[in-house]
Amino acid sequence: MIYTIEDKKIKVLDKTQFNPKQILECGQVFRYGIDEKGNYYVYSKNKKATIVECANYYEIITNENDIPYFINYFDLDTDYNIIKEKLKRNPILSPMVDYGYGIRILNADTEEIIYSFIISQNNNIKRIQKIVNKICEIGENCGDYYGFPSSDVLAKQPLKYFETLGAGYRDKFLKNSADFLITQNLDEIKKLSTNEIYDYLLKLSGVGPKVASCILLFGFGRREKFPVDTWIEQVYYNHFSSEKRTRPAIQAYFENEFKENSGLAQQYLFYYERSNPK
DNA sequence: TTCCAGGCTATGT
DNA sequence: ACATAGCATGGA
Repeated sequence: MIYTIEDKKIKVLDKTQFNPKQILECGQVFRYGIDEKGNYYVYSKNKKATIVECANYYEIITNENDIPYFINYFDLDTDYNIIKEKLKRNPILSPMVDYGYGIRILNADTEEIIYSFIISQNNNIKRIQKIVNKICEIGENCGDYYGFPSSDVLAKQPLKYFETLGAGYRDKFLKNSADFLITQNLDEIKKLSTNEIYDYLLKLSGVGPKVASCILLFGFGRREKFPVDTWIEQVYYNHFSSEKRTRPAIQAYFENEFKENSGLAQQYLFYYERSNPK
């Protein structure tokens, strides 16, 4: 166990496998920041957590009722040091694991992940964050912040609304996907196999192989997926191989190499390459 | 000005 | 099944 609950707060005891900067800045979620005291905070759906660094541990501060949610959100019942040792058998990945030692895969809200990654295609992270935060203006008022709106709320909006987000041509993808998702029961979809969910997600407007892989990894907890974007393509050619491959072939190459931990491996590569661009 | 960003859709072969 | 032009927006 790497955490305890004391004083109605989660206390993360192992700093070698939990680092808020690395967790939040490796591109798996988009609604986070640093407050006036220098602490990282993150929103998920209608919930908020603030992470305070102490000498030998981190405190996760949230509503008492949301403690179980954030234990699952930060995947605190998984010992990442065991997985890291396994991944470090790959000599190229090994130093990148050391670089992003505190990364964890978050169990984020499925719908929020779907819309966020539809926005992400052919886009940059700064602008994705801006658009995702703007969507929350029609979400639930949670006091000093707003939640991410449900598909029900989004589907009620006309296309005109989506055009005001600054999402460019993706506005229609968001509208079409919202209209589709209100007819669906995602809890049933979550019971399907990874390949079945993959085929299902490809039916969504604006969702292709890369976005579907991100949704599976971050929104459905399918850690065997390895999304390939421009950054991963760069890491592949800069560090792993000069053999020319298509993106689906690069994905297959890495998923075969890292198996059930492909998603975490992908995050180490992504974080490393974005921090050390050529 | 041109290029690029967590790529996908539509339209060819 | 595979290849590629076009795509909204904004920052470098």
